[in-house]
Amino acid sequence: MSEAHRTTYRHGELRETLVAVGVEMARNGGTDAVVLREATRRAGVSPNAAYRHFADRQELLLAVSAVAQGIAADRMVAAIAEFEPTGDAATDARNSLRGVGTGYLAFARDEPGLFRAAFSVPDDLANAHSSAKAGADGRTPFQILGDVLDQLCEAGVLPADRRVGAELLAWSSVHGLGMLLIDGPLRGFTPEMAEVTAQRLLDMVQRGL
Amino acid sequence: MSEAHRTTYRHGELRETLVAVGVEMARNGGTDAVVLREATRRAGVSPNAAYRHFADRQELLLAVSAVAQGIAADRMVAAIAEFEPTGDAATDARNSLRGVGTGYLAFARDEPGLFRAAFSVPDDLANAHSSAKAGADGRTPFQILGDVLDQLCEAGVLPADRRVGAELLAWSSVHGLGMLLIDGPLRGFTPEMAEVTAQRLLDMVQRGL
DNA sequence: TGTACATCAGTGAACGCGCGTTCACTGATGTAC
DNA sequence: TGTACATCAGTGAACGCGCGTTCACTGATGTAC
Repeated sequence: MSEAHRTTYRHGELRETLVAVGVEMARNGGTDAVVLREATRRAGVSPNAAYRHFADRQELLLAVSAVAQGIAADRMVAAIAEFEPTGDAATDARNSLRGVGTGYLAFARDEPGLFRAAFSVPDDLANAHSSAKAGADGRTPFQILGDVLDQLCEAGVLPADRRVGAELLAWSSVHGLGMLLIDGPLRGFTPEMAEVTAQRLLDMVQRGL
Repeated sequence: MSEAHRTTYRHGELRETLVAVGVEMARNGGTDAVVLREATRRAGVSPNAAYRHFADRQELLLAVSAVAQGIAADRMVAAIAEFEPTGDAATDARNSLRGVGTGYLAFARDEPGLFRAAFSVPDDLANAHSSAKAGADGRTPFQILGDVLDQLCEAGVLPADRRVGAELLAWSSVHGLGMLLIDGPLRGFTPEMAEVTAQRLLDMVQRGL
């Protein structure tokens, strides 16, 4: 990853290295901690070399954000997978929705820096579908949530007329709790308090959707 | 507010001026835009004069955040007041809850910088009750929400066993939408889309609480 | 197969910038006698 | 009432810092003939 001693003139994977190093910087401190010069330093390259691969710092930031979103997606998929299939479509769909929320909040708790880099960067919804932001299975966090909501519809748990835009409602709720816990007034919450609140929030979302 | 030409040696209201000027800076750009040196410049004072009133930049930031929270509180109270009393306690309570959410989101939309300064600053729940963060009627945003939830309880709309911690659930939802709209992937939303989403979100919260 | 050459990923040095904070100080104010 | 004096809100100059970005360049690579 960091490659301070290089023997070849060409680096070979500078772009990938800068992004990887940027992700590590985002891990502690979020977007603000992604410093172009520091990234090139860690990559063992002169500061301006970065400009062969990114127009400016913002472009590096977007790449880092995309990776962070992919990690979030993986976390959500893993949380969904923790529920054993019950055979009942309605229960399974509800469990999956809970998994989505739990995974998202676990990501916020365990990787606050990456969480901020992933979801607090200027970027519009259209781009949220770009494959660059997907996890290992090729889906973005937004798509994972959408698939689960479809599942809820098919199982008859979510009325079809409430399906459209439901992503935004569920997303807002968990995103808000995540932000309040890592950057906001709920900073001082213990993990236990945070977990209780998270589960109650997911109850509310399930009832309210 | 900004007082570039002073005749007296003593400023007299430097602390107040620095906070006011800090609020203006936060208005465009949030916390990051609150720059100590720039604040003293606008106050017509040397850079180090600020250290007579604040231990460091962080302390100025907290004061600015408190003011921003007060403004948010006023906005929420105003939104509640827009509903005519119906005479039915349950309806009135529900309307008030809607007012709280609408006011909070209106504040996020109209004053994104202050919104971030108010609610994205390191600060714990205990301090959230301090009077410094209250609006004109002396209540903090958190207290206003709490009062409305009490009202819902008394009107029999909200079961008592769901009352505890309900603030956090409602708050998370609207806070999340606010953040997604101003700093996140929903940045590109038109005011109309944002408004529709906000009202649907508030429907969800009301059902789900 | 050998060679000339275009390409373009890197270098090295410098730019302008403004920040937060500390130091030793000055001079207006209000109070005690 | 007048004066000496303590207080402390300001000043002026400097500190170390590191950033993003641009300039003119060098030299390894891969390809066309």
